[in-house]
Amino acid sequence: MARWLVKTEPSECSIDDFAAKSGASIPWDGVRNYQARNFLSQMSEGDEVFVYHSSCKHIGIAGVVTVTRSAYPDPSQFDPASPYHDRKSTLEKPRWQAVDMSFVYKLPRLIPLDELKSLPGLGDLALIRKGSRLSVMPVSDEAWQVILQQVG
DNA sequence: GCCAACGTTGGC
DNA sequence: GCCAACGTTGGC
Repeated sequence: MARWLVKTEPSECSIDDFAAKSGASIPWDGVRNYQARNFLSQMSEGDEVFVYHSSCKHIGIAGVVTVTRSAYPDPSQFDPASPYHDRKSTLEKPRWQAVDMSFVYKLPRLIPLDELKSLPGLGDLALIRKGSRLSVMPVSDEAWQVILQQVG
């Protein structure tokens, strides 16, 4: 079982949106960065994922979701009406992948970015590297534990 | 809203 | 294959 972190603007899809659909799966689509896509493709059913809220008032890790369906071609790439449409994608050769995820739990408190930056043992986490824009990234077992310890 | 850092595109 | 220009991300 692997562990990951995904960024999301809470106005798009927050941990509360997952909680509101607890028990149901939500597609994680619209990823349009090759490195992020490659990580999406490596996800397996049952993997655990931190949900990080970005570009908002309270920036930080808000909760945990789990992968309920591993990578499949992201339908939005074929939809001309979607902002994620990619005219270079074909059914035979899709460029982009999506996974499905469902709610596991919300953290008792949000762990702010400042606090994450102050933690030892997260050195290799792309999230806290200056200038990193990667929106899907692996989290080592050690980093996962260090982060969770912050909230007991 | 600003802007630094980044990834992608396209002309050459 | 280089690299300038452009569009986007995301913290502040």
